[in-house]
Amino acid sequence: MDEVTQSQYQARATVIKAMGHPTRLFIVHELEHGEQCVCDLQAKIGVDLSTVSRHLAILRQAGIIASRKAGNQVFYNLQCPCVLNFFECVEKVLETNRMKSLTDLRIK
Amino acid sequence: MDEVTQSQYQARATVIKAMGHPTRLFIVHELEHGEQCVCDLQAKIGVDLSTVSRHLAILRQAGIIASRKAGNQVFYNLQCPCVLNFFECVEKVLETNRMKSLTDLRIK
DNA sequence: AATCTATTTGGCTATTTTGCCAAATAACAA
DNA sequence: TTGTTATTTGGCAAAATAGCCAAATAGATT
Repeated sequence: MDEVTQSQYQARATVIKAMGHPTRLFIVHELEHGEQCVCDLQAKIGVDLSTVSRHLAILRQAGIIASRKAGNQVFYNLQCPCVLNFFECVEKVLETNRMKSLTDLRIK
Repeated sequence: MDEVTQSQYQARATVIKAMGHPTRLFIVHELEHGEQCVCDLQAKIGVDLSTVSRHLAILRQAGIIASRKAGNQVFYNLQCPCVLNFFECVEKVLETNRMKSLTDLRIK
């Protein structure tokens, strides 16, 4: 893989990797219907507030979400809603996995 | 986040995380037009063969690719081609990032 | 100014991931 | 059987990630 291709795939992987964590994926899903502040997200997720803030920073740096300051709180929203399309395919993969483990049992 | 939701997002994240690595993303893209054996992929990627094998195992365990043995070689192909749809959105995110860094410069 | 709330950042530890080498395994060929 | 090719696995060290607490910052309120 030449250097250009490598850095191209590195950039692409950074975007995908940002979504490759349960909490961050949950956040993306939560933002489907509009912006939410950090404290609301924290209440729904249930980990330390600083941890939520770090996850949000990763998503923001990847370009998946954007932030807006309002008073002393910060609201996050989806920068590119197309990432919601990932869910459909992921469910398809998981469904295929379930089917396969069933038939694999039958074969044995 | 309750236990059920947690494990649901854990499963989804595993699928996405499998694609969140430059080499593995490259592999997925390579398989767009049909199956390839490990040695061919290794030649294109240029890292150790054992490393390629490990990446393939991660993609297979996630249900993204499937393997077929033919003689002494193993061919891999996309189990769920819908994962190719990710690329379009990822490019959109990267393009938005490029636009944003330009306008951010202008503002400063 | 002093205080309170919301969020981010520094610093630390535990865990996971990555990639290499060497060894094991599997299938084919001599 | 012996050797050769293709692939996987064990084991290790370096690097990256995740999550917590405490401290810092920013904006509102008293």
